[in-house]
Amino acid sequence: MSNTTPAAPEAPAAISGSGQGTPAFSPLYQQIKGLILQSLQAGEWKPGEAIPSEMELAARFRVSQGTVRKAIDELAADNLVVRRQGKGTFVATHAEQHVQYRFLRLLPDTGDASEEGPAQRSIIDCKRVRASADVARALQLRTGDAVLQARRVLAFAGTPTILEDIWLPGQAFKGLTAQQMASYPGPTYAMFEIDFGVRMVRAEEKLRAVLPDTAQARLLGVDCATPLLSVERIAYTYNDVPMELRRGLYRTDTHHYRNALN
Amino acid sequence: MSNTTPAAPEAPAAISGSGQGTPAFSPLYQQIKGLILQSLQAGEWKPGEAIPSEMELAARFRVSQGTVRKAIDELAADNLVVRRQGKGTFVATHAEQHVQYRFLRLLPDTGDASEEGPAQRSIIDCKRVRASADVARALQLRTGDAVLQARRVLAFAGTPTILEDIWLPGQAFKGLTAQQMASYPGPTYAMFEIDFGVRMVRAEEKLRAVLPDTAQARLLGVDCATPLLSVERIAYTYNDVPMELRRGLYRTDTHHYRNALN
DNA sequence: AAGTGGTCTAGACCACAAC
DNA sequence: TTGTGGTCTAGACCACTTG
Repeated sequence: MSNTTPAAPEAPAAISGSGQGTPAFSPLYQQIKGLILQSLQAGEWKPGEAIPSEMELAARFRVSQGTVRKAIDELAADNLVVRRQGKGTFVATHAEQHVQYRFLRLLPDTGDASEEGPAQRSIIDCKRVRASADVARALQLRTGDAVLQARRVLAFAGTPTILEDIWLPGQAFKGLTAQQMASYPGPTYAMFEIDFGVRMVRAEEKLRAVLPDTAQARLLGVDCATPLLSVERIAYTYNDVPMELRRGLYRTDTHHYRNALN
Repeated sequence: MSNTTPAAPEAPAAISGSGQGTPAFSPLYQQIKGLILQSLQAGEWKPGEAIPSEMELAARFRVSQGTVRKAIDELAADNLVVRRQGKGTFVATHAEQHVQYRFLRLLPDTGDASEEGPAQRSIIDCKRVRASADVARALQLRTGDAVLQARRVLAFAGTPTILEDIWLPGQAFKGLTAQQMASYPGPTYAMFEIDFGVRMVRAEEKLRAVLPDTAQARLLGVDCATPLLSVERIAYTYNDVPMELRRGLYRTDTHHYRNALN
């Protein structure tokens, strides 16, 4: 099938951009990727479920299996789907992922994370508030819009290590309770998927070294002169829509933030 | 060409691992990737140069162009090679890269890095020393082996922002001088490539929040109560051989460390 | 016009998982 | 045995760069 002979009901295939300037050529597999992405966003297949086989998708979009394959290759590289030979291709999920915390880069200095086990969570606070200017900007809301704010402490092996403030858009997370945050077994992001249909696909972090205020120091069991790693994270769903702002303070006396540069 | 009918002089192709246990099946394109990697390590093509075309490599290794293509795709994904349509495939280099500092994640809080221009480097110190236990461990040397140690300050827009201590294996960097570190235009990693034939292909960083000692504070123009971001980086050449240990202190009052999580 | 990487196809066969 | 993803091939054509 050539890029200039599209057709097919399900496949708006081909057709370059109609804008001015560059003709905006887009390869077929990119267009297919976009169509699959739309289905993912629309919830046609839920997290953890299998998407149709490559042959089925090829038939649906009237392209060759190889073209579908390349589209799925990119979705897999973006961690939106997971391929399993002999079984199928599955929508990625924060639950049932062998890495417990996909976005958490804090590791113990000695041994590995599996030794210290899962974090103990203590919810300090969870309430509805109006968005301040900076929270609104981060979540692309208006100042004063309803947001959910939570504060919690994560402890490893009994030692409080992370203090987090979390802001969520009130609209999408209506009804979220402190009870829910505290009692859900597994990653919080998995709860967001299951209870609210919000799947975080990527995140950006800004790191700084800071000193805690007295309240923060007390919650982490350190004094006000102990430097802490400040981690501001914005997590995004599909389409680069921000759905969570998280400000964390990490103790780095027994742990460190690991980053791989490629 | 099937995986069970190898042959060809240049292509030890196929042939699964001879070890016990799993037959260690390895796809052809992985083997081709390994062969190209060997040529890169051996310096058959220097950084910035073009490698042979896909057709040439296909002929050399007696495989189809598509198989070579998949091998090069992975090398490009690893940033070992850069593809340029219509021109060829080139060995990646730290020079002539549009991102000035490939491994530096520190950005100014306002505006972008291009506005504040290149860093001003001040070499504080550069001498041969014997490796301490922890430096030796990081560089996979023996305690007491000769290493080169340098200390420098990077300033942006006149403000000292980064203090770095750098350790390099004495063997590979014989003859490196403070003058050379100070006067080379462009990234230090580019100088390593050109003057010493050492190309860094990836790095790992451990981040912590710390307080500086008096000497460190003085060099950065801050007081001893100012928390700083400690960044310990180990940079690797081909084959996961560590070739540099770098301990940096970053001021995060005007800059932040940015990280993307996917 | 020639050469390079980029896309797309169709078909064969392999490895893996489940029935 | 069947169906899934994974590999490999051969050939056609497109897009970009250079002479």
